[in-house]
Amino acid sequence: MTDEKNKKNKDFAELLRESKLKVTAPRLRVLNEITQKDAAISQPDLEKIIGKDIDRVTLYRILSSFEEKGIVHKIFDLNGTATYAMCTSNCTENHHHDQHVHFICSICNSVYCLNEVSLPRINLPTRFTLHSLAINAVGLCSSCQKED
Amino acid sequence: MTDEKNKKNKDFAELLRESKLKVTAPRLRVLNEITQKDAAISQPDLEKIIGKDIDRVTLYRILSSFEEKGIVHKIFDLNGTATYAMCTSNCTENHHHDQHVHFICSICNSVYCLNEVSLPRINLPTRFTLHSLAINAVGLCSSCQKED
DNA sequence: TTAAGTGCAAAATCTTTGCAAATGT
DNA sequence: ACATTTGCAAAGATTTTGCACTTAA
Repeated sequence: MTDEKNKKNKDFAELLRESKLKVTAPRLRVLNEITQKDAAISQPDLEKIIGKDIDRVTLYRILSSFEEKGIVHKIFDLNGTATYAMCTSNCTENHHHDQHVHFICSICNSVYCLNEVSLPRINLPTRFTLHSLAINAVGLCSSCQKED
Repeated sequence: MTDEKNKKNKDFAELLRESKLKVTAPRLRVLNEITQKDAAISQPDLEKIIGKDIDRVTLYRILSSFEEKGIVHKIFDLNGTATYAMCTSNCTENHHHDQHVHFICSICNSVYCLNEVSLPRINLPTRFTLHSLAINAVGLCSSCQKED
């Protein structure tokens, strides 16, 4: 995977411009926080970290515009809370293409995107037409294994 | 799959007794509604159907006790809304064993449990320990295919 | 009889909407 | 300049909590 392949490594201002979003401080801040950790981050956690630097409503709007533009994708953790992670570069507006397996730790609830794991083939009954697969592997992450 | 294998076909009063829950009218009503349709049903949809026969708070409590006792399991649809479907008989209190593929229609958002589809094998990086897989196949259900 | 379950009111959260002020291009 | 974006206030929706009344066993 080249640097270009993953939006994580792009220049954030450039990324916003490409998505036809204005380059604003709150947006840059959110991009910074999302890429800070290896795991996907939820809106509540972002809110905790960002504190009152950014209004809660603005955060909602930033996240949904990022999702719409294909900058981040949403993964639901085990509690059904949405978490956000950067998309890979083949996502565009309203069209997410970055199918990959997600790992969710059943203890700390962290969500990881596993781009290196290959997607399995699934045979559906003929009454269904398959468009995409959302696969969540649930188990223990490395830090939670140690503490068992 | 025998009739015994699926809680759908059990006597509801018996099912509640086995789970050490009292047999009450609201609980029987909820079980009836959940098994009415082929697809899983959300709390909001249940609420619409049941109307004011059952208090909203009671519905919340019934659903979470059912989930805890392994009577139903929760699947998140594409909007992150929890939907509920009957478990198979190998689920017990606090221990859900009915791993199976779910199908979610991207148009009508219906969630189906596909017990007949076999689970794939996934190879995770060694830093993760796999406990279970949650697989959502997304696409078109038979009714939504026709209308395309 | 009595522990469990229900319904109602109210609190606590979470999410959306409307609009005036601020900001990026 | 002008369309976007932000922040604040307020509305709306969802979920939880507390408690008195009811009901199943």
